[in-house]
Amino acid sequence: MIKKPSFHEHTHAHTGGGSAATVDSAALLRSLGFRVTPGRLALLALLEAAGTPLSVQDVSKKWQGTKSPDIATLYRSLTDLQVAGIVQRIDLGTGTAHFEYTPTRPHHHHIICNGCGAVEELEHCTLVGLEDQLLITSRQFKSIYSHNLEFFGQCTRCAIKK
Amino acid sequence: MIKKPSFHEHTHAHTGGGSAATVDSAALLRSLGFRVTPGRLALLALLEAAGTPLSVQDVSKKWQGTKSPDIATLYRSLTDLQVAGIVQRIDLGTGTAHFEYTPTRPHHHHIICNGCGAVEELEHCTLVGLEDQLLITSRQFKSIYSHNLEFFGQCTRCAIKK
DNA sequence: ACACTATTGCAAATAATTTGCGTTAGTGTA
DNA sequence: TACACTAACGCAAATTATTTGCAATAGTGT
Repeated sequence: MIKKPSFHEHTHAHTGGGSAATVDSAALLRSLGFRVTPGRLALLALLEAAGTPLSVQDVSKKWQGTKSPDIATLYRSLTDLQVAGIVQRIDLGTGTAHFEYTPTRPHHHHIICNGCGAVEELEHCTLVGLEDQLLITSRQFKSIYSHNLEFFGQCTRCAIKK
Repeated sequence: MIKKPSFHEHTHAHTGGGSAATVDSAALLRSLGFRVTPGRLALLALLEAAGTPLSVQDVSKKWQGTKSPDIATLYRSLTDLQVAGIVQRIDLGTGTAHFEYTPTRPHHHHIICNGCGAVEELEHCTLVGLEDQLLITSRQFKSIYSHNLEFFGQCTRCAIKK
């Protein structure tokens, strides 16, 4: 069960438009009703800097400066942030959840290497139109909120090795 | 680590073409180098009859007639069958692996209801062209083997409840 | 400075998945 | 059909991922 913060203001702090360079994490957290803690700030900074989806383990290992927050805290934070919409949960086929920071990057997908697990980020997603189309055909569904799409293949490096 | 069977013949027993109505599971297993056991046959039959992706738990519960195989056996079988290509592993966003029988159905995707978890199967996938396109742009990848695509939304029933 | 409660750490509980190992049972061959 | 070989299975135990309870700590608004 996820404890919901009281939403004072529910306005995302997105810079709007395509030039979302940097985001004031403190303001972002506040605008979502979260308290601004060192842990949350560092978590967002780490996720943003990583640029690639991270598992809880990854986050804990990459944590710098201070001691990493407890794993339970990381799970709680990431889940809350995901519900709030500034972090996306992604399945890379590894069986463990990975999280990606979304405010500064447009919606996109990935290719994962079956050999070494390398992840490459793909350009803009072109599935929005498809969603509308699907809803016309669907018997049971009247709305689509999101989708997950990941490709699996072999990266150049692994292709050479084999 | 997955124990690989010795592949006597590595020819899939697919009926070829689009009219893959029923498949002789025994022959299919044999052609993939697996032994034909009652457990495997029942597993394939169950998966095919279900028509929807099942978790290991689901399989165990739906098992009929004889006592369900041990969970460890189910995991081993499903993983082997997945590697062999006649079962696909799917992520429905639940955090647990689901498996779907593929020989008799064309490649497709699903919509999952965020409310009740209902799964609807979508018509034919239209992403094949996109894969080729992606490979042109990709820096690190030269081949794509597969992809996962699932949509999440709200089904009519849940839309009414709320 | 103070009260209120979200957030965190720590330990313990669940759940999912994997692994080791001895036994059982398909398969090919004599 | 009997026999040897080894995949497949059951069972118990080990891992790994994720969640939950609870008391202590620390942001926030007043």
